[in-house]
Amino acid sequence: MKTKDRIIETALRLFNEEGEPNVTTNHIADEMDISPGNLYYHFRSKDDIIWQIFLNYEKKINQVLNQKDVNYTSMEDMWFYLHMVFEVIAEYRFLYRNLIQLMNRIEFLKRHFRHILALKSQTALDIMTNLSELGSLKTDKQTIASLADQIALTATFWLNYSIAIYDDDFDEEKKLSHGIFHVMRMVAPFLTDHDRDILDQLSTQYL
Amino acid sequence: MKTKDRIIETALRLFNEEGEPNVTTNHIADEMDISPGNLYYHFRSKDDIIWQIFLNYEKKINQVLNQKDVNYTSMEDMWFYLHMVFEVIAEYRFLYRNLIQLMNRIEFLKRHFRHILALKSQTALDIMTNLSELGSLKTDKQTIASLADQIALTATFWLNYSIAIYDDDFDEEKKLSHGIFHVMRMVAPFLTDHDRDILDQLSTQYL
DNA sequence: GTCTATATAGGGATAGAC
DNA sequence: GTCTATCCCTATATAGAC
Repeated sequence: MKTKDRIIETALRLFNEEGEPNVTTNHIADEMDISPGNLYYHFRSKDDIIWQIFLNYEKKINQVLNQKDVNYTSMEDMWFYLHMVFEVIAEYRFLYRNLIQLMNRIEFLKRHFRHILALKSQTALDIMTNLSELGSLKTDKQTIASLADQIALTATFWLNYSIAIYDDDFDEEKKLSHGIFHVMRMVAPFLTDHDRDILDQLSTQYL
Repeated sequence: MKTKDRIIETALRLFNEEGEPNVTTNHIADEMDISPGNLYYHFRSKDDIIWQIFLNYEKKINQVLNQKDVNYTSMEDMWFYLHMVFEVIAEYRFLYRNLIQLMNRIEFLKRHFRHILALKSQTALDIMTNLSELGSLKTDKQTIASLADQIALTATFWLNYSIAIYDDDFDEEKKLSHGIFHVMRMVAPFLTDHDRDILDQLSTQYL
């Protein structure tokens, strides 16, 4: 494994564990047993490292959001889809933890992240609309739009909310499942009895 | 006005405008045309300033959340109540913008903030339950609990979400109204026709 | 209470040898 | 590619005069 990739990997891990503002370039180098000078041979700045990590994140999340071949018609599909989204978010959670600050500091990141958020919102809307047309979702267009917004907001800040309200040693996996469960409960009231039953089953299975 | 209070006031304004991590004690002193030494005569550290500001915030938000004398029975009451909550949040928005980092850095703040979040959640639940008993809200207990959770999350992160997705010059007042509107739309599907009409009227009035 | 001057520390980043 | 050494800068915080 190349040093450059190891830096990316180590930085991501430390950022997630300690929070990006608390991790210096020296920490990263220390953790890898290389010199700070070596680190700066591979990256021109700390923000450059963050930017490279972001590009990896962007690639992964776009893969998930652009799976146009899959039609989300069942509750299982929905659950699986949400799981994929939340998983990518969790893998790059340091971005979400200091979102506003990072966006202010790195102009490119701001633009790209906004684009991703818009895409998330749109994808949620597409899925909801699809479910509505299939008869699984019983409600008007305005409520569907509102739900899609709400889902995007929740996906974006669920981890922060979890950290804010729960004890710190709260299990990461459980936080994810809770987030998905939370989103599902937002949608549940508008489902047909049949689909809601399936959802309840899935819930007991995962919680 | 005493210097100590002026420091509190100036620091709050700068924190909100520039973000707490971007505001140094020197900036605050500069802005007030006093010396850094003077500032440190009044406060033992930067975190001490933040802590004092937080105490002011805590006082205000508790006043709003503990208004036990008022019964929220009408849509107008609800709207007004949300407006008060969102207004206090906006006034101390720097706390919300770097919530996780501040909680990690200042142990007391973590404990107190968690308490406030729990109180917010509980208050939302109380109001929803009240509306349900009065017949304004037509849904089951689980959905009500879910709604209350959702409202607490939205109130906490709405401003961050707005900043993340909209242009930076987006009007602060509008952001607030949008947040309230957003929360109301979450509740709307479960209201009686009569109350939903009132809500729609309020919406057109404020947006 | 307020100032000037300064201590202290740490982080980002570079130069130059190997 | 990697290291050592170091520079530069900025931030928090203190000492001591006024």
